[in-house]
Amino acid sequence: MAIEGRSPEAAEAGPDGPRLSPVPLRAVGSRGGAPAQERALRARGRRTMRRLLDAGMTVFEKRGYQAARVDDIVKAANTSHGTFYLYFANKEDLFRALAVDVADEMTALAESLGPVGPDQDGYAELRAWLDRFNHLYEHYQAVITAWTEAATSNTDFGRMGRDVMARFTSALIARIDETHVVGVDPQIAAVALVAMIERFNYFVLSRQVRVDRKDMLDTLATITHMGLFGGRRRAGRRPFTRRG
Amino acid sequence: MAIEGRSPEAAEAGPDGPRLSPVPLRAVGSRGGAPAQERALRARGRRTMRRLLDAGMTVFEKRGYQAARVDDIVKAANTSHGTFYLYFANKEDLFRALAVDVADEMTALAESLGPVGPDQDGYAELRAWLDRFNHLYEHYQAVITAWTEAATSNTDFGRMGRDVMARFTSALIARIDETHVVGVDPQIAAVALVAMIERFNYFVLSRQVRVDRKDMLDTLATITHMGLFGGRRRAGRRPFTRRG
Amino acid sequence: MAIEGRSPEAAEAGPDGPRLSPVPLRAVGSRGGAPAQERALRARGRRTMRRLLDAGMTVFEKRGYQAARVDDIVKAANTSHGTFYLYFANKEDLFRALAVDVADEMTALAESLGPVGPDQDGYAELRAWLDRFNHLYEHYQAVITAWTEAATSNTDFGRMGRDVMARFTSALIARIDETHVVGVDPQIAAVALVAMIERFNYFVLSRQVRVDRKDMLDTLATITHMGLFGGRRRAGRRPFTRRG
Amino acid sequence: MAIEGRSPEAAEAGPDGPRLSPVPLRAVGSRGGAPAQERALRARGRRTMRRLLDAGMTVFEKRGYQAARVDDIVKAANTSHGTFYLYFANKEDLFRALAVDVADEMTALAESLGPVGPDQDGYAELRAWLDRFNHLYEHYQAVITAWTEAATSNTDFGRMGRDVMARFTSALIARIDETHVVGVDPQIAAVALVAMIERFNYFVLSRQVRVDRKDMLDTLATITHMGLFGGRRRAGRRPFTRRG
DNA sequence: CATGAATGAGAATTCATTCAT
DNA sequence: AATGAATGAATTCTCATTCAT
Repeated sequence: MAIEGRSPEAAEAGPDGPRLSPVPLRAVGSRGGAPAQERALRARGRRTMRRLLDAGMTVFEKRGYQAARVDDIVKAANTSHGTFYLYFANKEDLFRALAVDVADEMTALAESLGPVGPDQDGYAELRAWLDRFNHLYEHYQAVITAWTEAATSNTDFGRMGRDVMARFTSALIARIDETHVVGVDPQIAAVALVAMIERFNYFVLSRQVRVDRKDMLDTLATITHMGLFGGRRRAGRRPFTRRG
Repeated sequence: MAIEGRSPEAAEAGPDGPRLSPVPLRAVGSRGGAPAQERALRARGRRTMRRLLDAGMTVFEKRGYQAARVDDIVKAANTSHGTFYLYFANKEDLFRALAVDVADEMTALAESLGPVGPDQDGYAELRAWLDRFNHLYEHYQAVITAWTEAATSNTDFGRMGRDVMARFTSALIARIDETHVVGVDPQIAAVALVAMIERFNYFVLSRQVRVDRKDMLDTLATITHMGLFGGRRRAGRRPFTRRG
Repeated sequence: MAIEGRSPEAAEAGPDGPRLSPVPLRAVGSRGGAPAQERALRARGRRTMRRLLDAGMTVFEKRGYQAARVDDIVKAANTSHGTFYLYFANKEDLFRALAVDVADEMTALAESLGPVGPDQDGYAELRAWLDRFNHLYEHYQAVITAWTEAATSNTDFGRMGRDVMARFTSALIARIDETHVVGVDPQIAAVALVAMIERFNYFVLSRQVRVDRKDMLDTLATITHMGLFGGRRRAGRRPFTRRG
Repeated sequence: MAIEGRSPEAAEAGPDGPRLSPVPLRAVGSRGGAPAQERALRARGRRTMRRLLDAGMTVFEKRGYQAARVDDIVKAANTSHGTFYLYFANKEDLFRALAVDVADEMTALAESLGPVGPDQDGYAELRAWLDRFNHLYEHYQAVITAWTEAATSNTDFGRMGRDVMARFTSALIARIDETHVVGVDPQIAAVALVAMIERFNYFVLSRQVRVDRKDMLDTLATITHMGLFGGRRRAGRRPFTRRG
């Protein structure tokens, strides 16, 4: 029976409903870029910087990192070129300011995964964690995508992205009860499942695949639960919306 | 026990060894770009085009699609700008020439997955298929990565990448014995597992994660086998090389 | 013998010792820039203006006039852009404020050359004058160098620099006892020697050439004395420190 | 009498007349800038590069190094921005290309000074040398001035300028007959006289001072001859044009 | 076929100067 | 009187694409 008892609605009440541990969105960019850190910003300055950061997020999302023009960002932020360079050394600097904070939030999220047993409670914990991940991913998709774009390069970005990935893997591994292992090295399996989680979210959020959010989360939770935590398969359950 | 009986060495004999269904590498770019198709190419012309295509692959791999410059390609091909435009309308055109053929090969590969039962033979089939996929991915990484880069956009590329992905999913679904389902919608699970496969290969090939190729393939095969094809977990098996 | 009798120490007592006619350093900038002259400055205002002038001198010295940025000056003065334009119309205006006073001091110095006879007293007079010049040059090097930079242009600066130069030449000419002439037009020779004096000081102070200050002054005094004032060569004298 | 016997006209026959050792003007820029050196230039390319170098010389002369815009150079060379960067990495690179060759020519000139005795032949040698120097200076004034502008900085330019200066000094020193010394260290005196020669030429060529070319050369030659080579003063000679 | 050369639109960046508080 | 913030014109540099030989 297991899963029937869980109440997904308790963990989430729709895209914007209450969450188990609410993610403090848009706390991002608090530190600002290089030039901004040499000056003491007043209220107005901080507001402008915020506008630029938000604009950056928007533009990166729409155009991708590479294609984004400083001009686009400046226009979206309703300010001038000169002003941009008052706060950031260049596009990369703005991106870094965003990325650093996204990395922090992601790390915090990664470490928020509690103990996961093979039972229904374990499933619920995992499911809620994935739900929070999905929300974060949705908000910071632009940054995360750009990470991937840049991950190959040996710049900071690459490292940053890799670090976050590693932390997710570690979080899962730390929670594994080794007795439940499936016949695969749990460390490697954890990498596989993080890959799965990341990419599925990407596919769905970038509209490359049309799957219902809930269905995605259920599927990811089930596979991960079974794959790493000894979760049992629950035959006969077919409550899913079929995709068109 | 099951797996012990299989002979991975039969399915692969090292990076360059014989394969079950040899991938016709470098048949790629056979059609060429727009300008080239309006002319009848002689031997020398075809050789030049090939140099440009190869150079493109190299440069895209090193720099990524967006960052690649026509100049880089031209230099790598040991030819001139003028010549480039004799064969391709622009960078995108060259990329398309590469991508079309990669897509064909990928599709062929996707459809080469035979019946997969819950037994050891099914596992072997899956494992061999993943092995072939890994080889292809390795060769065409540049193109595949660029697909991802562009997948969001509504250009041809995006569509192409999405199509290939869809075919992989379909291939898996077509082989599922629906009775063995895990408590998740197999269609959605298939998407999840394709996501896992793609991204794990990406992580490994782009050196973001250090996992042995064999270990990766075993893990992917096991998880997929269990997740979609009723494969049984084989307790106690721990034959894996731990990563450093 | 002549020179042996002179007492260079009487004319100077080391880099910071007493001088025959002490140079009123830092009386410079007394008039201020255009905007400052339209207002009555209180003590605080005058202090700020001074900080800006000093900063200007420093920055011009380090960077040169052209390369100096208002931002550099403002930072060096520990004040803001807004404040800068409260006192000066622009960089040129600040420079002019400095230059006018430097020109005055230079002119005063030029005219302070007393009668120069062919004897040892004449030599001493010349030597002391050159010593004073060197001190002034050291202090106002930035301005003088910038004059040179700008001398070609037909701006005020150019004129100012040329005027100062002309005054030096006149001062020498006025002191020449025409009977002692060397076979060259004393007016032209005077130009040559002013050129020599200026450039040698420049070379030494800008570290382009490593010559001891005293040696430089002795040499310049001797050559000028001989060249224009009938000074006799004094054989056998080799009291100089050889440069490394 | 001495000098009367000399024939300045033998050494020069007006600004463009025959010279003792003709200076190969405009052999400059032969090596080109960084980007040009990576490519094999054809005739057309070399012509364009030459146009750019000549334009650079012109513009630097008119505006000075700092104030010169790449745009000015491009316009003067009748070509495009893009083309400029095909041959030079930037303004500095073009300048360096000019400067390197000017330095070479200057060095060659410096070393072309033959033995200088205290007699009239020695004077003639010196006079001819100064004449050649003046011609070179006239042609390359822009570069030389910019050297001075940049000499303070620790860039290549500075070093280059200093080197050339040092070579001139060495050339003079090498020719000094030490017995004829004037009571000053000949090494230091040589520096003084090089300073004089350089700056006088500068004053005259930049029109800061109106002195006839011939008069300048006679004066410089006389002072140098006397100062370093035991040349005798020749009383009563007053053949000079007075300046207005 | 091949290629070196040329082009110019577009993107990034700097910096003097003005503005609002 | 002081200052942080904003501005935008001017400048440098890049790079896809076309041209002439």
